[in-house]
Amino acid sequence: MKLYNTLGRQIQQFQPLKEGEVSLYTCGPTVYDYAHIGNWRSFVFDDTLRRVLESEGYKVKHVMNITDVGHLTSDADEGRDKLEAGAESRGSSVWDVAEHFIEIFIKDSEKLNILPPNGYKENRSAYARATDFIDEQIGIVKILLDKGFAYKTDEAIYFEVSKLDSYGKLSGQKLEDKEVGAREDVVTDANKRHPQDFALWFFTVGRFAGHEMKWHSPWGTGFPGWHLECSAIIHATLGDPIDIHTGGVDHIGTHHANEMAQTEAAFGNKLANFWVHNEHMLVDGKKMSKSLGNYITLEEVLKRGYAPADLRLLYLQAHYRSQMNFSWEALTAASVRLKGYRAFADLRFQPGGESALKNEAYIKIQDEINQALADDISTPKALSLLDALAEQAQDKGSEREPLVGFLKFIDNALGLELLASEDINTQQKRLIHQREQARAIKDWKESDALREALNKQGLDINDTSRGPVWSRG
RNA sequence: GGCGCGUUGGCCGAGGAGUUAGGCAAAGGUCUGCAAAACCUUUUACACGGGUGCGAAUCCCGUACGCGCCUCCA
Repeated sequence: MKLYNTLGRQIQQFQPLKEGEVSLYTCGPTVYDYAHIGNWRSFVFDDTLRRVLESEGYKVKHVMNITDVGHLTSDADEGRDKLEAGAESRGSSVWDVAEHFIEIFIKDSEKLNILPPNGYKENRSAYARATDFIDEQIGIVKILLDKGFAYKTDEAIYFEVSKLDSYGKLSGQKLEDKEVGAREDVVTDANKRHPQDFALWFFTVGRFAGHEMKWHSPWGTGFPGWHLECSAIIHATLGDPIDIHTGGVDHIGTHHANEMAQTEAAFGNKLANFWVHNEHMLVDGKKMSKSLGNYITLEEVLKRGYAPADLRLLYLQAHYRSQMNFSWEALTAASVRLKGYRAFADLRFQPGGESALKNEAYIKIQDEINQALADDISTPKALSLLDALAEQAQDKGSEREPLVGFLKFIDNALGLELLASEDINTQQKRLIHQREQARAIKDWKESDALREALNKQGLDINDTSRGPVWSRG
């Protein structure tokens, strides 16, 4: 299997640290608001990566965090904790806000058929919350202070980036260059030794005096900085180094750079061997983001009558490393395409013709799809292979068992849930049978009436040389 | 200013030196008793200017435009 590694900027042969096992970590959501479909593109990609790894035979241990504290709205002095800001605007406590949006996030994940993480806990609360790892985070701060990588001011404890030679290796950008280009309107803490130094721990003083979420630490009451949770959770759950760390491209320069720095400085370990980043979803050529207000939520997609799987297919049509432009037209196209796949899947309930597709055809395509997916998760290629096969099957019919096996493979790898549909009921089967009898005696009036009745139940009938084939309208 | 990515037919999008992506939409057609279904066909698209090749959408250089990161962000 080959994957593009941001660390090194090239496609590399994937080799896990432990034979047959993969540790995978994903930066999860900050639960202060609804996730938008750009966020979901990223999480669906993580899920697809995991599914492909599993289909390659690896046992995958997947951990995803949930940021429920410490994520500031900016690094500027007026930056506030997102959770705190969200709670204030909703008039409820931060804990309630977090709980509320965690619940929504999990529900939406289920709708999109995203497998829950399995590397921390094996249940619905399998997501690793930052607030459940406060001690671990404090532990890292302690090590970093002891080793001289961190320093304390009145407001916070900072990581001193200039103490770590490898800082910034992920983005390939030199520290000096960043400094020169720093924007003027970003106010930095006067006590920081370097503008790029980032907070490990904030004290509940000054602008954070009223912070609701706070914990005791050896240095004073406060709360952790955002980047720290990932290092702590990985260390506590999967153990560093891990095989693969994923996230959006926007994290390359700061969040991931800081995670790496913390782990390397504290534990002397690499954080991850592979860094896999997905590109953004755009709207009218611009990045979908909350600050621009051009974002679309899953809720809106569903409200407009699309299924979660339509969205999932839309994501899979583009390669994860290319920006993708969202439009309702494109989503409709995906929806129609998926309908074609469903019709293909429904062939398993129907008799195949004499030239019905046999096992060999499926084995061959399955092999090719596996190759496409193993080649840096080329889902678009995999889908076009699926199209070709579906068309053949539509034309010739299919033997049942090989089709079911193939659909199971597709569902496992792509999460499209093609096996979720059920057979039509006996009454509907009877209507189809009656229509055939009417057609045999050329009673077109009766046969058209029966077809009409079936249409009303959402079934299309296609009269083929091998008999009537139904599909869902 | 620095770092990185991109520009493909009406739309979405693969591919990436010689041969076809695919999906959606539109038009025509085939099958059919009919058909909304299915299937087939549809003027061969790769920003622009150079360069290197027998040959470039594909490699190199430049230009234009767009996007992302360097501030929170999937």
